[in-house]
Amino acid sequence: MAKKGTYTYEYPHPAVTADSVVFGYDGKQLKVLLIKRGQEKEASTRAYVGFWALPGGFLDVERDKTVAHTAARELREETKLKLSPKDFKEVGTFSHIDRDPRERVITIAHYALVKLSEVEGDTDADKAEWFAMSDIPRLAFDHDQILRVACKRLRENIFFEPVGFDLLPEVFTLPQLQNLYESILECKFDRRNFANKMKHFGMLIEVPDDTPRRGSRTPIRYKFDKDNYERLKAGGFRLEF
Amino acid sequence: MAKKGTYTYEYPHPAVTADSVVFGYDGKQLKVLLIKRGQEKEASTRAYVGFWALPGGFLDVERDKTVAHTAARELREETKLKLSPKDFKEVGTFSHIDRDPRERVITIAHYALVKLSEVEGDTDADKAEWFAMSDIPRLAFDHDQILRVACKRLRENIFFEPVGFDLLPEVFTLPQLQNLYESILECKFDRRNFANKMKHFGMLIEVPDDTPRRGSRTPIRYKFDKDNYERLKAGGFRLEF
DNA sequence: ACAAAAGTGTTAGGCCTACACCCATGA
DNA sequence: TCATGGGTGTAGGCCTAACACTTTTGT
Repeated sequence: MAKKGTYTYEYPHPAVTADSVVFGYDGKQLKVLLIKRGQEKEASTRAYVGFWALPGGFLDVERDKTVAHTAARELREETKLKLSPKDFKEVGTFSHIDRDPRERVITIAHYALVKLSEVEGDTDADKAEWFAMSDIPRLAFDHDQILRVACKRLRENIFFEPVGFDLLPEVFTLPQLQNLYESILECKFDRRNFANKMKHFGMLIEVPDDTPRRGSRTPIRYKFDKDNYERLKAGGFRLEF
Repeated sequence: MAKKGTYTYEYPHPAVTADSVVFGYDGKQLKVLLIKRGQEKEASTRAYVGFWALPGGFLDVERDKTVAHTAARELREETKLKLSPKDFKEVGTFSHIDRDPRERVITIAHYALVKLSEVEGDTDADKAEWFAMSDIPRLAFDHDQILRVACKRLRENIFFEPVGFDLLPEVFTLPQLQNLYESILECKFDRRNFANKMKHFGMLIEVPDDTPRRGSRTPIRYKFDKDNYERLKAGGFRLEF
């Protein structure tokens, strides 16, 4: 953030923040990354001390190229997770005049998807923690509302974007993918139909099996066919479930 | 807007605006309301003088309850159109650091739908003018980009919301409705299939014919079944085309 | 009577849904 | 060998898309 000092304007200006809903998936449940408020050194940022909150922070007027850059930068500073601005999808603006007790603050909410398996341990645990969607604590500000809208947006986008491939490891099995879809959409699918549809989209590449055995038949492992996905997207496709 | 004066902060704050893409439909084409820049009394708002631009303006930090209120207020001030904040759907945030040459300004873009037939003459013609989508002049700032995204959003929302009923007069004919859908989606539909689908949704009420004759067979006139629409929406429906 | 616009119904094909059995593995 | 979890194919129904002719009215 720019140096502390005195900045004057002819008209009042609001503060602008970018808050992020970071989704992860542990193979069972959809999870969200939250941070514990209260450690801030700056008196001016003290509010809802001790509450859990979405990661996020103030737009650096002089340096952040877009609010997505703010989101990426703040997430990195608060949780050590390194995401690029283009990993953030906009959820919407939350601008109610009373939403922050300190001053007028409007926030641009975003969501991002991370492969939980690849970032375990990347976050420092006394500030940031993953919470199951079914077990979210009371949140600061209007963050519960933001979270609800972000989930809704995620559910909508699942039809247009290969959400699953951002949340699962590089290589995954069909049951894992199905389970993820069921978690996000809160419903059940028929195994065969799900497999058929997924295969017909042509976005799956079978990966020759090698090592891992588990307590049953070995599932076939797949990875995401990115090239083909780009081609399909250009043609304006639509995933239906 | 709050009184001009001196407002100071410890950190730089961006200015925040709400810009609106107001769509109308004249029975033939989709149109957008633009305003001519340059009439502003305030030196501080002078930029892109003489350009056409989307209506919009600065968030009143002390009075606008949300940015949708800003959008509604500015639209009223600039074009005399009276819309309610809930008529504005959010399109997205445009926050690039260079998008305004004067200072850092981020804008929350919205779109709104109006019945052209009901607002003709409501706007004062030397500031505001309706442009066909196929004939948009060069726009100020990044407003051309905003307009493109707003159109995209409108096209997406047409599947979830009865967009047509906000753009057409109270009472309309099926050919009018079809024409509107074709304008927005830039495609053609089969007349029979379109009529069947529309009727099966159960959102149309036939209106007994009375006066209007035109150069051919008299089309059946309909109005929008709002009650039934609310019921369908609660059940999470989906319009497919 | 002719041109222009609007109304209407049917059929074939594809897609979605529902459903049951076999296979591989680990205990 | 048994329990668990994963893989696979088919048949019926529904929805979609394609299609042509008749009606009304104004000129």
